[in-house]
Amino acid sequence: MTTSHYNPRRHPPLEVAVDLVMLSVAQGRLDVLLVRRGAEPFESRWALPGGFVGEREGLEQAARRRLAQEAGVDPGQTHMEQLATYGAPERDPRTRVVSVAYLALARLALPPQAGSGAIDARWVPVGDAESDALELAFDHHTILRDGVERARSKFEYTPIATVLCGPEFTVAELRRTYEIMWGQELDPRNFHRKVTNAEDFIRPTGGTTTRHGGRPAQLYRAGRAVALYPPLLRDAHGESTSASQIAR
Amino acid sequence: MTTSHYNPRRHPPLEVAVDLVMLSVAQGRLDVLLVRRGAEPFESRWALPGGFVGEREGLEQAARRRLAQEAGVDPGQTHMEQLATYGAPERDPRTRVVSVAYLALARLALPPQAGSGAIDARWVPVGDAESDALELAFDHHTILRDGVERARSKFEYTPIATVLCGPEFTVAELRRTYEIMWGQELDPRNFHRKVTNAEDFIRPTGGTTTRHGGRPAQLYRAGRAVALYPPLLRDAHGESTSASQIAR
DNA sequence: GTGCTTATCGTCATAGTGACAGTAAGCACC
DNA sequence: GGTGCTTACTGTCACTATGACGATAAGCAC
Repeated sequence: MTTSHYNPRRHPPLEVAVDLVMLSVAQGRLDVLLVRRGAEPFESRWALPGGFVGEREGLEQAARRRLAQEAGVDPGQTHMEQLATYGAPERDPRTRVVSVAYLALARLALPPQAGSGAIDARWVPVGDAESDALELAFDHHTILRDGVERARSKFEYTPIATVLCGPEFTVAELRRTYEIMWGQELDPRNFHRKVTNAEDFIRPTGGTTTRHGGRPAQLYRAGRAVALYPPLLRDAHGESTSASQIAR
Repeated sequence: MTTSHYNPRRHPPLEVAVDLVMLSVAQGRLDVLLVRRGAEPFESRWALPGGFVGEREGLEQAARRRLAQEAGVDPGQTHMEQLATYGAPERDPRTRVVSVAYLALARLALPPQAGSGAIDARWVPVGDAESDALELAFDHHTILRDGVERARSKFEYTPIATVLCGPEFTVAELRRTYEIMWGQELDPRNFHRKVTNAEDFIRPTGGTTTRHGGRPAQLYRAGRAVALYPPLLRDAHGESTSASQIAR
């Protein structure tokens, strides 16, 4: 931050955009919202929803605007956090674009709207989106991977999984959310114990439901904890965690 | 990412800068590198080192350039990672500046260089820098707080603490690094056990040293682990961890 | 009621932790 | 060369958390 550097006119314009890794669990799948581009570059390729930041617009505000535009989700029931910023000089073939990526988690996957300029918008299983077959535009493959890893990781240490459940949910529903996010089965009995023991993770409402058959299940609401103690850990640790992904 | 939005000329120029939260432990203190501004805005106020991103320059590259300019540290022995991006519309009084903050950890705190436009550069104890007395420029107070919290947190789950030690170090030296970073005393015996049990955190070199008096201590080198298992946890969890800070 | 489902509680061996006792091995000083 | 100082390291113990899995509870269909 030097005198010369702070003279704005001396700098070439860089564009600042936001991109959204919007995740949802539905029908037993982890889905990400993708849009199909209607123009060059990467015309007709699938991409993360995103767009440029307005002049007087905060970054998160820009991301939320996109969220409202493309995803049929309730912004009130949506968790959103900044993921990372991607600014390789050549990531956009036309001009320099620095993109601030946001991770969003929401419950309802209503049919999405193809926003302006997009010719399609769909919830796509993360497995498909991450496969090489799809070849997302720009560096969106990397952004998506980082976003998914961040979400998986946050499931361990925070109670965000509850935003992917309804306002009232059973332990089994919460467990299935974890199973879908982590792509691994969890022991129902141990999960039940950990989730009910973790400090103020979930609170019983008093009600019960039989919507999955079998013995009636207690209904719970999200508690007030912002961090899980003790945390719920994945098997993992021997796995794909690369150094750069460990951002806490 | 729509047609209209991807036409660069239709957008007002936003400036993109990088800011550096450069931390170091020296003389038993956790220090952050600050520069004193030589020009408006915030003239003569202390700020994090930073600067605008060059047209063909990657974000991390820009941050590393600043690191080399202002801090007398060996880039090879420096850990650097992206922290977060700050883009509130009014964070710079003159024009819109979106700043990508980087966290850097380095071992040697040589006397820093006041870069171009800065009239001074100093290693300042983090406690002083975080106190309201100093009133850092822009939103640098927030960035600093986020950076310090990230560093403290990464000490729990990754072996980065070793970059703040020499190439060979004793368990006690590593422990003091943790104590300084976390601002809390750790039981030497338990710390020793945990650190030597954690998978490939540190490896004995075979040598010993008596540089701190007493019984000769084993010397260690950093192992190859990228994540600590099991992790070293702070007391914390009941503490200042706000929801937004829990980014893993 | 029988048999199906799912929910929930209990048990047990094992791993990790904080607190802290005890031992090892240098050095300074006499 | 021993005494006492320092710091390094090993060990113990009670407690908590965990994975694996057995057992029981409580609905529904027939």
